[in-house]
Amino acid sequence: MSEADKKLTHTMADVAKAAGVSKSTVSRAFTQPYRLTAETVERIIKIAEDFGYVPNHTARALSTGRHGNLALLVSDVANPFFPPLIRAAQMEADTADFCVFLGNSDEDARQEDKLIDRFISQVEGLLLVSSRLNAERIQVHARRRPLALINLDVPGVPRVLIDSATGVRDAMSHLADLGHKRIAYVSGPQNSWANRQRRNAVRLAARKYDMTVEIISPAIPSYDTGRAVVPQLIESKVTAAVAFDDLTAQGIMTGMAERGIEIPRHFSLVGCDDVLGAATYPSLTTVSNRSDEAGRAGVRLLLDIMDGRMAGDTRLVLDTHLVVRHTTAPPL
Amino acid sequence: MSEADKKLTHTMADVAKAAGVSKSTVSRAFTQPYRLTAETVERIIKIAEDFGYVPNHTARALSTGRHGNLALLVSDVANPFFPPLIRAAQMEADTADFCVFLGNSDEDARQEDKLIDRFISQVEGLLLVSSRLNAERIQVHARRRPLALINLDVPGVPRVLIDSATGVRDAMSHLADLGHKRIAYVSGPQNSWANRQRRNAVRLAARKYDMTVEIISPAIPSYDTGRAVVPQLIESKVTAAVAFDDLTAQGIMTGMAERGIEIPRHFSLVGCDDVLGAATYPSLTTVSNRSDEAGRAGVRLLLDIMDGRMAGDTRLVLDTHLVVRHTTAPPL
DNA sequence: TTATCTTATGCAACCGGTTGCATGTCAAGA
DNA sequence: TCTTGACATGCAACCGGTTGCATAAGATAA
Repeated sequence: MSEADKKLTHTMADVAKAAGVSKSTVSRAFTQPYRLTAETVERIIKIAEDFGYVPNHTARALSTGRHGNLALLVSDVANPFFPPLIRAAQMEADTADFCVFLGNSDEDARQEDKLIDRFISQVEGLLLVSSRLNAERIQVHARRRPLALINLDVPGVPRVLIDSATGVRDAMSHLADLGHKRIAYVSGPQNSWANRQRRNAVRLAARKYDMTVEIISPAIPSYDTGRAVVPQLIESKVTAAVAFDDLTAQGIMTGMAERGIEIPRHFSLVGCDDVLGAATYPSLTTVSNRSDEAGRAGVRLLLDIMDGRMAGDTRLVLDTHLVVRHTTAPPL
Repeated sequence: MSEADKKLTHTMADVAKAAGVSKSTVSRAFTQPYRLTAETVERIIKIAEDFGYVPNHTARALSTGRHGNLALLVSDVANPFFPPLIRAAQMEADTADFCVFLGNSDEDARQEDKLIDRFISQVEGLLLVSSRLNAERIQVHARRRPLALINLDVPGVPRVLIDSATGVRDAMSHLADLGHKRIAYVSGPQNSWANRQRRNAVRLAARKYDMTVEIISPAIPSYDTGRAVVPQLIESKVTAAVAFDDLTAQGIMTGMAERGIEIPRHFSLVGCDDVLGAATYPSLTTVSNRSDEAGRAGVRLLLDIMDGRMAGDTRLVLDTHLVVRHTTAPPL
């Protein structure tokens, strides 16, 4: 073994030689151990471990056509919506012994196309999250490799969708139960599918519970936007608000605190996306987004498709629910 | 060409046959066209395009050993410290036409080893961020592939370090100026390089400014940890605390608020890493982390080493500074 | 005891490129 | 005209695994 010791990286042939068997046997020890004597397998594994031998992914991929890699493309890694999703997707892939490529499209369709081209020859499947590509491009790529989407609804392409409407309905019901009659919805981007979905859910529920709704439409959702919107909220005399996302809600909390208005005693507030955990004071009541579950489900869906265990046009909808914490209370 | 038309995917041999040349010539048409007649190259390229032929990444990697891939391993994707770093690293790699594998070690050395083994045969370099591996393991891996570290100081291994000591010193000086005499350091993971560095900076500065320091050592830094630690802080009668990270600091803010202790009037608090922006109330005074710059620098360092443009034991230190916001004030 | 079936393992081709060396051609120099 | 060298291209080995088929040994049945 003194000679083997010197090598930085060993091949199957090295292990085979040391074990006194052929390459094929070593290969089988890893891929079809049941075909070998338990004793042989054991000996080979032992030697492989001593050598620190790990089968070469590339060589394996070349002969089998299976790379054991997935590509995960997101629009912005640093947007707090994504990290839990990425984490969950990564770990789910890991349990199936897949490696994942991460791509950051930077909200740019061209960049996304470029990354897909770069990944495609070394992955068995693609998972696109909040893709900016149009349906046509998506379908082109889907024809080349198994492909799944998260947060984009393209017919014929397997996809996981997060239905925030259900959670927003819960929130409205919760506010109605507490006795609120006049509420505000602090809107997100006008062209956002999620925003339309949430706003409509608010409107519908308001009608059902006989509440009035004030729609406040700042340009971009952010912490600063939330702070800036507080005077309008006060002026409109509403007793509660549903914000497009948690960041906006957090801004509203600050704005209220700065004016000495106590949440939830004087004002009730609900966020969306649950990206802050319980990390505000008081902790924010919000609509879960389940982005981690979406990530997990996306990977599983993709793996299922790759194995042909699932139809190609599966449409998986995750509903959301209200996470009641401490920013809602009956109106004064 | 009617026969070629039928194939889904073409190989170099197909193109060679159609062009009436050998495989080698086709290969050279793509990799060293200057060695061939312009006319030959042109003919081959034309046919390749007609066929929709694209060289197989895997086969190429097998023979050249160049995959054009990097591995990025972090301890927890969802920890807000990492996403900006990941994003920056990914985009930096992208400009050099590299794909990046993302691994999540989940703060577990064994998992990290496993992921490295899985990646190693298909990457040209490894970038480990806040690795939990010991120096010995790191060196073993570094011998197998070019490897760079972020946030871990192993002699002989190229590394990018974020020197939070400079920022922590600033923080201590700031607290001393305000008149604090007894402060606490709420510790992070015991085996974390950053934690040791911060703790030592606190101790040294305390000696310099003649302050007493209470070290509080919870198991894992998190929001909940911060909340849980508040009783100890109160009991120890300190007037200010420096927390290992912003999450912990945020937890402390909540814990204090729950007990009616106002920050900064009754208690001053400094975080580390600046991952929350101004999004707490009151907004958190903290030490900047520059994690995005670290990510970018790490990738560049790794690429430089791979090209042999840089010595193997480069040690790049990024210093930090204090961002004063609104959680520090003179003691009562 | 011999014929037959199992089972464990080896042989060698193959996946699709790259590359060192060999060969053949043509033009410039002697 | 013959040599020499530059240059374009081909041959075949190689990267490190996988896998269909062959073989030999042991187990079982006749």
